[in-house]
Amino acid sequence: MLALRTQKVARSGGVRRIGFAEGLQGGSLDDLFLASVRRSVAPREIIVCEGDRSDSVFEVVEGVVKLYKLTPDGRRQVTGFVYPGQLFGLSQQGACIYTAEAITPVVVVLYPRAKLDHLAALVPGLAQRMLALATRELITAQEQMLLLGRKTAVEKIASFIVAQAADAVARGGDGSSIYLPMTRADIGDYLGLTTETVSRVFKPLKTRGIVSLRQQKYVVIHDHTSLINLANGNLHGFEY
Amino acid sequence: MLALRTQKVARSGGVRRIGFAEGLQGGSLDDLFLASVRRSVAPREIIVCEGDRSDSVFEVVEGVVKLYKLTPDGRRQVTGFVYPGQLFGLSQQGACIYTAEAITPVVVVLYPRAKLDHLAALVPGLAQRMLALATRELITAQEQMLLLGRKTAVEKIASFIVAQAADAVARGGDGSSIYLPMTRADIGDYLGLTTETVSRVFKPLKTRGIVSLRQQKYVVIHDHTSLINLANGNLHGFEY
DNA sequence: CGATCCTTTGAGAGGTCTCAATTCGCGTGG
DNA sequence: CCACGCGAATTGAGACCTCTCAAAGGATCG
Repeated sequence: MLALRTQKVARSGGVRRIGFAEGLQGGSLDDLFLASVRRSVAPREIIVCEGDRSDSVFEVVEGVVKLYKLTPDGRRQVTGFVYPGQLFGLSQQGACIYTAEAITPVVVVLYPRAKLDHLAALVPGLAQRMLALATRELITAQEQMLLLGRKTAVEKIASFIVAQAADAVARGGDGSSIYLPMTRADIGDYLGLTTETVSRVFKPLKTRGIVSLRQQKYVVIHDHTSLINLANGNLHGFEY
Repeated sequence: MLALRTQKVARSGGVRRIGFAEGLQGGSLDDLFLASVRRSVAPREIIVCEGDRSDSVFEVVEGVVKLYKLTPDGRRQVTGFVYPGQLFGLSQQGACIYTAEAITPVVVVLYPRAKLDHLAALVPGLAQRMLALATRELITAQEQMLLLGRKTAVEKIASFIVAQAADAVARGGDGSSIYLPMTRADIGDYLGLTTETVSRVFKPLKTRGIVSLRQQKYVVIHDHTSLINLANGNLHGFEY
């Protein structure tokens, strides 16, 4: 494993301007930022490993991270992709419950959990903000359970594209195309499919002009309505 | 829908002795308990419906509740079973994201969300407690994603039994048998399987003496080790 | 410009589903 | 107390979707 470049995060006075605690006030928040560590991670590098003891909550500042769990025999389930501004590692109690791996070059900030827990009791709004983040994650997870348990391959892929487009819009994009830095295998492991099935489903989507691919990593969305129909099981004659 | 019996929850002085806020202190908590409503629900009755506007967080006091989501064409994914002492409805923002339905006769307590949010800022530890609950739910959800996306039918059923037994122990049971008030269809919809497959997988488990069924609703566990092996994909020769 | 990894495409196997019928369990009413 | 009726559970046979295994075709990077 590569050596990591780490550095202390610069302290700013008064109202926080960075990170998930942005806008919160409280002198003791300074402690949190003083104790936080910035870390650069190369693609494919593992940030934390399932089962590791970890005393940190991570915030992605740059790049994309994938979270996954493994079965004892190596099957993999990607539980989420994390983009800048989002946290991961909240749902830990002692040991980390998933592996976090950088997909692109990534910058993360580590917040010591003990300090965070301590501050949650002191800083008004901090615990609520963390609760809100956990809640949003929970909603996503429940939607994903429906997808994994009850949707077909086509529905899964269409749902994935629609959701990624919506996320992109939420992050300030225009929703007409999405950037997918992850591999087909990652997408498959996120949707409960194999790499091959992901490819096989993409083909008719391209053939029918619903989407097109650019540079392997960009999906251009031509027919958003059809995607939503497919995502909802309205396949009326769609075959692949 | 049946008329509901509702009643105000009795106020107790000083330290809270009931509910998820047990042990917390704070005069304003009284407001929460004064505003909470106790409600009895018959089996099969729907407590809240996916998409409904709901301004409450629910605590199950008695009985078992199932939470599920539906696809537009009626496929169902059960996202969880809720037992006494657990909350649901935390992950809502405006509209409810799943349907909650009573499996057994159920008693729930409704807490007004607005009041809860307000108190979270005032009562030390309340937001953290809610965060802890959400976090535990999140861990469960991630484990379930691995199950739904990557496990076989046998692994799913074995995992389910093991997890239910562990939950039963956590609630004070002995773990040698579990009570399953839900139907095979509910179990199937929880595991991403059909009713028939659930039955078909149970048979060899009984044949091999790993479990036995009593009164349709109780699973007696004879060989916990084998179940754990099966849950982890160690099927060495297990066929059905 | 070679090497490697990723993606695509193909053919066949297999696990789970669908559809259908039977059996079982339990509450109801005679 | 027993027969009935209805929903749930089980069992069976065949279909289908996705996976597995395999090979060829691209893309990227040194």
